[in-house]
Parts: sequence; C-alpha cells; structure tokens
Amino acid sequence: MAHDDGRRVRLRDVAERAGVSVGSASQAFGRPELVSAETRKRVLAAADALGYPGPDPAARRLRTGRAGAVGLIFSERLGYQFTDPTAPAFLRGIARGMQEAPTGLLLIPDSRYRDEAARTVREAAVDGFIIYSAAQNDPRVEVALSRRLPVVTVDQPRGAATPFVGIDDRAAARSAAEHLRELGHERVGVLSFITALDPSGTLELDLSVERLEGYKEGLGEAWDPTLVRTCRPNAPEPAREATIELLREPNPPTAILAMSDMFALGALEAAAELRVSVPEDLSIVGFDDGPAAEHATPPLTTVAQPHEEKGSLASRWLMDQIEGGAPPDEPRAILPTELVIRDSTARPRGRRRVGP
Amino acid sequence: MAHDDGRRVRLRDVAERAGVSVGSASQAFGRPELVSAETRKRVLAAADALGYPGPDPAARRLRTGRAGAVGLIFSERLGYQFTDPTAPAFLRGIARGMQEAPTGLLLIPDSRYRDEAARTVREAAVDGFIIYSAAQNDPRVEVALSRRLPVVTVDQPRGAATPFVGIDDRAAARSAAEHLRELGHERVGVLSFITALDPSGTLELDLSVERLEGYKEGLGEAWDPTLVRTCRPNAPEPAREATIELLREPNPPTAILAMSDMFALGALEAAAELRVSVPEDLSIVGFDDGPAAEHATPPLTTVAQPHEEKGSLASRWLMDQIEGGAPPDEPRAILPTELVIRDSTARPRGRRRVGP
DNA sequence: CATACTATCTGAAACGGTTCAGGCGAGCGT
DNA sequence: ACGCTCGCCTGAACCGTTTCAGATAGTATG
Repeated sequence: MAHDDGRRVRLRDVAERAGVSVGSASQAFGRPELVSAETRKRVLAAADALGYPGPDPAARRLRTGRAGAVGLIFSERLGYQFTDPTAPAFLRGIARGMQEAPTGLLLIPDSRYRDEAARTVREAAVDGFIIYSAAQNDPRVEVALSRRLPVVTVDQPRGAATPFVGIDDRAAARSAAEHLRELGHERVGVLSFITALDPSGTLELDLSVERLEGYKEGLGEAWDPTLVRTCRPNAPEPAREATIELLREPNPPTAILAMSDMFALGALEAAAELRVSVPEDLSIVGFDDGPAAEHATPPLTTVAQPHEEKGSLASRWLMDQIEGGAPPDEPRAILPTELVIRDSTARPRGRRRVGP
Repeated sequence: MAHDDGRRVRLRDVAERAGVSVGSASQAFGRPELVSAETRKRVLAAADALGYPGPDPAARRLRTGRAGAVGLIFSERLGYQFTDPTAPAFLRGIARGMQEAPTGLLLIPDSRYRDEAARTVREAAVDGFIIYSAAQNDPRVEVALSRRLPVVTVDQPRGAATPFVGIDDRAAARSAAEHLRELGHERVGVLSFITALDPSGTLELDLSVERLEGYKEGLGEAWDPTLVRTCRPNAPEPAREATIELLREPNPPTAILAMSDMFALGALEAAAELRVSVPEDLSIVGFDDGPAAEHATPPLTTVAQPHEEKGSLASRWLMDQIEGGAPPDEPRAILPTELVIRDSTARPRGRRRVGP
C-alpha cells in the first residue's frame, strides 16, 4: 500500500491516487450528483485501496459549520441521573424529535469538579444544547449560554432567556394535594426534594419550590410544615427512611405526598415494613408516572407528566433553530399534566363522611 | 460593540482588539503559563467585550486531533434501549472511567434507517467508540471499525478484533440452571431473547445463544426445547404472556429461567395473575440483578453481573488507547458473575427429597 | 458554422485555531 | 561592558475539508 507509513490518509492522497483533483474527490463523497459516475467510482476505489476512513469530521465541521450533534446538559452527574426512570422517556422523545436529521446526542456529565464539566460544555462540538432540569446556578448553564448556540431549556432553570418546555409544577402538585383533601385527609406528610429553607440552598431547584407551594395551596389548612421531610437523592431509600420516621410520630399522617415516584415507592416499602396497609391506613401520591408507578403494589396514584413530549418538543425546537436560525414564535410551552388515580389513595380509615 | 455585525467573533478579532498577535491570544486561552499575566488579562478582557464564545471546538480539534468525546454505540434505538434498567449502571461506570479527562459521551441512536445510523457513526466527532452489546451484523459496528479509531467492545459482538469486556454468559446461565436442578426441578421453562432457530436470525445476539447453551448444559436431562419461549422486546409484557402460556400447558413447568430481570418480572406478574404462588408453586430465576430485582415481590433470585465494572473498565481501556495509543496488554476481560439467591426460588411443591 | 448551453473538472480560498522556530530586550554573572 | 539565559511575543505554517468561480470540452440550437 502506497501511503501506509503511519500517517493518516487524507482526501488529497485519495485524489492523487484516483488521478483527480481534491475538489472532485470531495464531491465524490459528499455530492455524488456533481461528478460523473466514472470519476466517483475511481475515487471510491482509491479510497478503499488506501483505507481512507472517510472525510475527517472535524475538518468538515470547520468548513461547514455544522457539528451534527446536540449537547444534553443534565442536572446530576451522568451516572446518577440515569437512575431516574423518567430519563428514558425523555430521551426517547429527544430521539423522536431528531429523527429526520441523523444527529448525535452528546451527554455532558456533571463532574465532581464543576470546572471540568463547564470545560466540557465549552469545548463540546455541538450545534446546540438542551438543558434538562439543571440547577439555578449550574456553571454549565452559563457556559452553554455564552457559546451563543441555540439552546432549549426543559423544566429548569425557569429564568433563562431561552425557549422553554415544562409543566405547571405548582398546579400539578396542587391537584395531588386537593385529591387527598377531597378524600378527607387532614394530616399529610410531604416527601420533598428539598425545602425552601434548605441550608445548602445553592443547588436549589425552583421546580421543587413550585411543587412545595402547590402542595401547600392544595392542602390549605391541612398544611403542616412539620410533616415535610427532605429526601436525597431521588431514590426509594431516603424516602423509606423518612416515611418510617413520619409513621412513628405520635400522631402520624394518614397520607403522603411524594415529589417523585421514587419517593412514593420508598414510602410504599416503609408502609409494608411497618405493616401499615396502603391505601387503607396510608394514602400515597407520587409524581411523574414513570414505568414503575403502574406496576407498584398497589398501583400508584400519581401526577402524570408528558416526559416523552417534553423531549420531542425540545429537540424539535432546537433542530428548528439550528436549521432555520429563528427561535420558535411562542418560545414557552407548558405541557399538560394529569392526576392519574390508581389504588394507593383512599379515604382515611374510620373517617366519617363529611356532612350532617 | 465593535464587531457586532452578525459575523462570528474569531480569535483574530480578539487579538486585534487586545493588541497582541493571534498566537498570544491563543496561548492566553489554552496555556496561560506561556504568556504574561498582563497579556492574558488584556486578552480575556477583549474577549469579554467582544462576546467571544471561546476557541471554536472544531478548529481546535482539527489542529490538535482530539475531539474530547467518545461515541457509544447501543444495541437498540436510542429511545428504547434506555428502557433497560441495566443501562444506568453501565453509564455510571463509563462516567467513572472517564473521570480524569473531561470527556463527553456521544450517544449514537440506531435510526430506523440503518444507513442513517451508520452515517452518524461515520461523521461523529469522537476519539473512539464503545460498542455496547451490538448485534453481530450491525452496520454501525463495521463503520466504527473502519474509522480506525480506538474501539472497545462490551458484551457483543464477540468476534470483533478489539479489546473486549464481557462475562461468561454460558457459565452464568449454567449456574442458574444448576441451581434449579439442585432444588429438584424437572420441568423448567425458558424465557429467551431469541432462539438459535429464530427465522429473523439476522439480528441474532451471540450472547443469547451462549445463555441458551448454558441453560441447556445446566439443566441436563431436564432440558426441554418445547418449554423455550422467545420474548421481545426486553420488557415484562412479552414475558408475562409467554409465562401464562407456559403455565396453562397440561403439564406446566415448576420453574422458569429468564434471560433478564425484565422477563422475570413479567413471569412474576403472570404468576400473580394466575394465582400461582412464587416460589412455592413456581420458581423464577432472573438475569442481571438490576435495581428492580431486589425490590420485587418476592425478591428475585438472579444472576448478578458487574454492569458498572463493565462500563468503567471499557472506558478506562478506551481512554488508555486514546491517550497512550497502545491497546491493553490482555485485551479481553471476562468479569465474574454470581448467582444471588433470594426468595423467588425453592424446592418444587410436593417434591420428595432425593434418596432412598 | 457560430452561439449558447450543459456537464464535468480544477485550483485556490476559506474555515478558526494551535504550535513552533525565532526575534527581541532585560537581567545576570564575571 | 560582554555574552548568556530567560521570558515573552510574533508570524507563518499547517490541520483536512468544502465550496465556488472559472476553465474546458462536448452538445444542442439557430
């Protein structure tokens, strides 16, 4: 083989061997309709003989200005976030929104050292970013914005001056709380991501503040701040512990509002452990309606949100910006949520019907 | 602002404004130790004033030859694969293995149109690929290999001449089968990804062939091909249906070997539905030991495999190759598996102890 | 037969950085 | 005062493509 001296094979080498100009060689790969079939064949043959891996993506990108990928900025460290059973649906949505153009998705892990994560964002070869539920002060958000690329924000942070896709967290939470009130519950525990009062407030997600407010509004006079427990991370275990704590109080709650299905699952475990039957002795409402909710025992009453739609809308908007240049007309979508009532909620035991 | 005429701000503009050469401006960003503090400050100030987004990643990459990202080739379409509860652990491992270098992870979705997926692979701006459980004939694999970049294969396909990380699927499956034999089961159903005889054999994963062989070996004379059911996709539902079918046979199996925890979960559902109690009337063995296994009712006996280790080893090997250039000495790691026995398996009911 | 196209190919100019060999003063040892 | 070293900076080459304005030749048109 002629050029097998450790050097990378370049388009120029291929062109040379095929006896055509570099320009033609390039066309042979990228725009077959511009060269004769004969030429194309020769170029391809030469490429094959030389073991040419195809046009270098970086060079192409430099010239064309398109990276063929979008960056996804997650709220938690890569490994951890994927624990969230909600992510798959979201990703599926993204994939659907990008279906047309063959586009890669660059996950940007939040390293323990935030500077590094920010650096990854700064250096990422992408055409745009989707920011998915990031913390208010995440440095990656700022860096992403400073890249002057199209950006779509999902869920968080709400403040950003970019197209936004999300839900009405407050109203959704309120509906969950109202459901419990209507059933007659008067002592309601809350499993929260974080409280407004959390000392490490730096990581604060406004989403959770909204939900907390929603719970409070929906609960009305039944709202009791002493029954609020903060759980982290978003997994069953911390919720299990918190629930056990709540159930062991002298005057335990008859219902639990969980900010995620994961928390609800933890609460379910706690109840089973303490032989408290759900929903007879304890009602539980989750949030998310992830895949597990339906299959829990008992099936979970929970707030359903359109994870997949969030993803597909976000990526479609992003692709539109990348291709068309212009942001969407109404750059703010608040998607509908729905309280789906299954078997984990009921009237509190011994509760008389309200009325005369 | 001087250059705010729609044109992108280039390093040259920054240098000009700061009154230094392009070279110095570049150093100011990339290698601060090579310029005086004074110069650096001026450059940064100029960049700030001009709204310079930082060095263009594509240009940098073209010059330096490093992309700062690795590609991950999945076995299923982007959206779907993440349904596999095993993926998070694997991803976590990858993230851990890449911790040092700030590196992105480019997910390469398998489009419905395979050519497109292959094109994404060909054009991806990455320094290497991790192939994770891809089908034998997946065109993306071939394309990835032809890019002449470092590659590490995980689980699948086994044939590839690249460093490989996996488990001994056959031995693992065998241990599961032997466990049932030791308990005294003689009719054992199998829920398989696919059979060797599958007509659409094009997608065949050798992994599942190995497992099937392992089951067969472990079951010995109890092996009965008529009790093998093929389920797809890897989710509870198809397994549920298959199990119901099996249980309704005239002479139903007393145990089930499932090739994944998802299948085992489906079997569990089927049993509950038919009021067949587990493990008394039906033993079930899963595969994977994903997060759900432990929390299933009853907790699942299953083959545990080190998902996270697979990820971290693969990414470490890949990074080593990217950085050092040389593949690992022993480019083949078979990680240990373990049969973890929980409560979904027991002696078949009415089964007399073996002996005189 | 001259003219106007059409089809195809060529060559060179970007694209936006990074790197590196040198140049230029200033400080230092003697 | 001389020669060195050292720190800092400049300028130009180069990374591997794509694109685009011509050049060329062959073909259809009038």
